[in-house]
Amino acid sequence: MMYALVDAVSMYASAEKVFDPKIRDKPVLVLSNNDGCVIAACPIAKRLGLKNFVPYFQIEKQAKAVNAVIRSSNYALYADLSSRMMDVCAQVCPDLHIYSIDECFLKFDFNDSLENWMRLGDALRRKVWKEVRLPVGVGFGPTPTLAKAANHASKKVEGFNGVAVLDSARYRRQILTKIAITDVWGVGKRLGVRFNKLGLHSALDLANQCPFKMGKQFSVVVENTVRELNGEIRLGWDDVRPDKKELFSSRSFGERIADKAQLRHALTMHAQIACKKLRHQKGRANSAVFFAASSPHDANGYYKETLFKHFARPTADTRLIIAAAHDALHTIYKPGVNFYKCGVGLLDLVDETHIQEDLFSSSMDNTKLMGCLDAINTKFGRSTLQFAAVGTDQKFHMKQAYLSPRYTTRWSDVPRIKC
DNA sequence: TCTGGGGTCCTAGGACCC
DNA sequence: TCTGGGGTCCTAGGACCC
Repeated sequence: MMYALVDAVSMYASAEKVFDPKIRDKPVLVLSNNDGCVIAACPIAKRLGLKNFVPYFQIEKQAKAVNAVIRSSNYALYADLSSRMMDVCAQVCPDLHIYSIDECFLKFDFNDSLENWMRLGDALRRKVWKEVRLPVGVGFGPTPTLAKAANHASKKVEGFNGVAVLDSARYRRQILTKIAITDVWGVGKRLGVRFNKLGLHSALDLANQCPFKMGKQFSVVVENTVRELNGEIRLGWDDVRPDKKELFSSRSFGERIADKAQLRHALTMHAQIACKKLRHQKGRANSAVFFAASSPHDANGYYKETLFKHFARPTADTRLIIAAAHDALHTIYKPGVNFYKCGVGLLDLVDETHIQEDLFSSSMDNTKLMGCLDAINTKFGRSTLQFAAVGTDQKFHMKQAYLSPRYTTRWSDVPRIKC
């Protein structure tokens, strides 16, 4: 049994380079929605000291000083390249779990030598580069957490060139010493500080702890991490990417909103998006939360209001969620507040096949209608059919000052070759 | 001049009930 | 005079990930 984790190197920044070879040897930064924070920095940019996850305006000068190329998020492009990358991985190993837009786990039901795993990883890297032009790293390990660690090592530990294998216990210990504890999957900044205080600094230090004690002192999550680092599988194949227990759609506005109707439009939009995600995982929600807030950075005080709503029966009907959102609006809207962000969360989700239907269900929750809505939007584009309540005069468009073309998903943006 | 992402899960602690 | 359990639900906030 062997797991592999394949992930794209600085996915968004690399994606920007695919159809724009002129910028391949330049530092590239990709900004979050509304051009707020840096969310991807290519390796060249990182070497120049440009950091991820900082507000762009704070490093704008620094970026300009090194002639960095700046791009707004182009999710249409990233999503399309991602699916091509996943297709290539699936050709190599059909037992695949997509973990995020730039990562997937592969599971192999056999054992092989270290050399053969290395060869396979190398072949996979070449294949993805050849067919999609995305650079990927590949890590192999007997548990998902070890595969993650191997993937990290493949890019960061001296002596590896994009592929690493953590199989035998002895070899595993050698590499885990070279991985910082905060680079272990599931260990962030805060836990890192607490571990450091206990004298734990490397991934190996963590692996050497008693799992039971760590579980008591920290959490089950930490306990599972320790066990996985020792080769004990705690994240079952179905748990690597289980169905979500909650689903959110939220976004900050390009410009502040004070108008009640605009807030209603935005909440309606998020209700639509969240419901679509919910139906995609074949789930139903028992409750929902609606919220709107001003910015914590605004001078005149932080305002946030949330409203929870329980449904009589679990639902995935956009109409019911929108109606609930409109009810909630009266509670969360406050005149005079400059709203910065709002959103909808669907909570307490259950699988649609595990629902006890009641006598009135057919009239209450029209699954067929929603299925039809999704089918049309999948076939003809995602905004083909919308609820009228999203409005026709939306004023909350995202800021996207540095957007690249949607090379692969829009006819007018298809790259042209000049002869 | 102004600008600060989006999503998910876990846990501690409060409120309430018997 | 002092003492006082156990369970459930809800929520805010912590923590992590990409």
